[in-house]
Amino acid sequence: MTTQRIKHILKSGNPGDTVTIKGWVRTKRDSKAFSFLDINDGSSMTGLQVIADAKIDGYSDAMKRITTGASVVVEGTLAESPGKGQRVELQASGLEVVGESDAETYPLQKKRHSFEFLRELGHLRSRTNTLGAVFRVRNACANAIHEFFQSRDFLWIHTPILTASDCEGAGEMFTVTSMNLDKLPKGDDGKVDYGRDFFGKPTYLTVSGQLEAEIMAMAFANVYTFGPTFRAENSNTSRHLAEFWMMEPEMAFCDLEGNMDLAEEFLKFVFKRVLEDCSDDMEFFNKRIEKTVLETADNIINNEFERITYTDAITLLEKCDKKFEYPVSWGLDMQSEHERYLAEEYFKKPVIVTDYPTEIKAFYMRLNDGGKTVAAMDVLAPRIGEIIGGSQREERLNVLEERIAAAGLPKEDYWWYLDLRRYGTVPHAGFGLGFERLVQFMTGMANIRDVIPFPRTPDNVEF
RNA sequence: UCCUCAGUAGCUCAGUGGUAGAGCGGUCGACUGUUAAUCGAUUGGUCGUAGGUUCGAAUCCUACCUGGGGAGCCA
Repeated sequence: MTTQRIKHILKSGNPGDTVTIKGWVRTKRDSKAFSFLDINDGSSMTGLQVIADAKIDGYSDAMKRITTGASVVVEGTLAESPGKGQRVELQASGLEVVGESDAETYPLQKKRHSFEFLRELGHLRSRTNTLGAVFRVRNACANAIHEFFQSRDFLWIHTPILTASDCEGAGEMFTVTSMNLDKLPKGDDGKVDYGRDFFGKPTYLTVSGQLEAEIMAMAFANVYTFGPTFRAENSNTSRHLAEFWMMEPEMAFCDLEGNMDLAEEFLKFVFKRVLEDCSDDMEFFNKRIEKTVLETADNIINNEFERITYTDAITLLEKCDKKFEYPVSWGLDMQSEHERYLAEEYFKKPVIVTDYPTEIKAFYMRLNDGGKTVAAMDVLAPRIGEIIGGSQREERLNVLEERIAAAGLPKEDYWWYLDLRRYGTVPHAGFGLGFERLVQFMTGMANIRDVIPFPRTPDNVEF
């Protein structure tokens, strides 16, 4: 007899089947002649109801030791359940308490806890309904990402976590060093001598794998990165983490149009796959967390994304009746209120805004004819705003050199990036997506700290 | 980092100058094919920390700490 996961029992177990389950007790309800146990093994939202008859061996001893949170192994026979709420239940023939859980100190109750409280219980909160559902969806989401790209012959490439280049100037970086901070080697000028550090130069945790992804795309055509990323910004919001996961596809022989097509296909695929893989969890989110979750998913899957240029979007915003807190004017970056208006109220579906003013975008984005705009794209989604940001990259050597100079960046740091334009350059494009924000978007979870198992934020590295 | 709100029992909260409360949880008991079970009893507090005002502070003032929401930065 092998152990079975509860989700399979719930789906396809038949009365009469002999099964063994291993999991944790969510609740226990005693009756005179028997007890009801709700056992969850993390494989599904719903647990399996166990009926432990008082006549089974060691019943009274086991019942004394079984409390909420205890770990148990139960063997028995499945039976049709006369009660409401489940198709089958497990009539136990054997009950083993593996680990007790002191009811007086175990902090999780059957009742709903606040997410703030659960964050203090990073080691226990995954045993709750909501966080359990979150991490199953997160897993399904990661799996769908790989499935999407692998089926299209994209190579998953592993870009470095340690880097010496502040590649995009994309925010504050964490310094990595093996030097003794109490005895830093100093040069004649009194400054820290990084020449004596591990790598011989200042080194940081990566803020993006994009530039390295471009290198790999110039060999494999289609690649994607999916890994951890770090930002040392002192950001205290429900949308920021110091350590988060980012996914970035990069495609050679691809322009902005192809980039937009891929982004749209990608989101549709991932939403669809997660709805299939985690239907119970998604229904739970829709019912208990955010009542528009399924509607949003449906909206993503079944609508063609609207495509509009930045210039047209600004004209539209200027003409509309809506009063905005921040000004709308060509040349200014759009605020999240503007983005949300476009996606939520005006178009009522995802919107891809393209061709932003050159001044407000990064140096590597391809300069459009006339030079006023670059081939950038942001995918704006209802309820969350920007979910994807990307661009066609500048593949022309002379133009890129000018852009680097205009940005005030040291050309010599980008020698290899420029080499890609010297040797077999091709039009290419890609985008980036914050993985936790995608999970947030899907589940309706309000705070990003609740969609990653162990969130790292300013002043918080517990667990 | 800035603005703003909050911190009282294990949890969620009420109490706004005069004897520290409720619901839930825990414990004990009753009842029950239960499923947020129900009913009764009971347990449980350095009112975030440190100062100050006052005859008297959970309550008013100051500073700090922690958390939430918003903004900026961004993914």
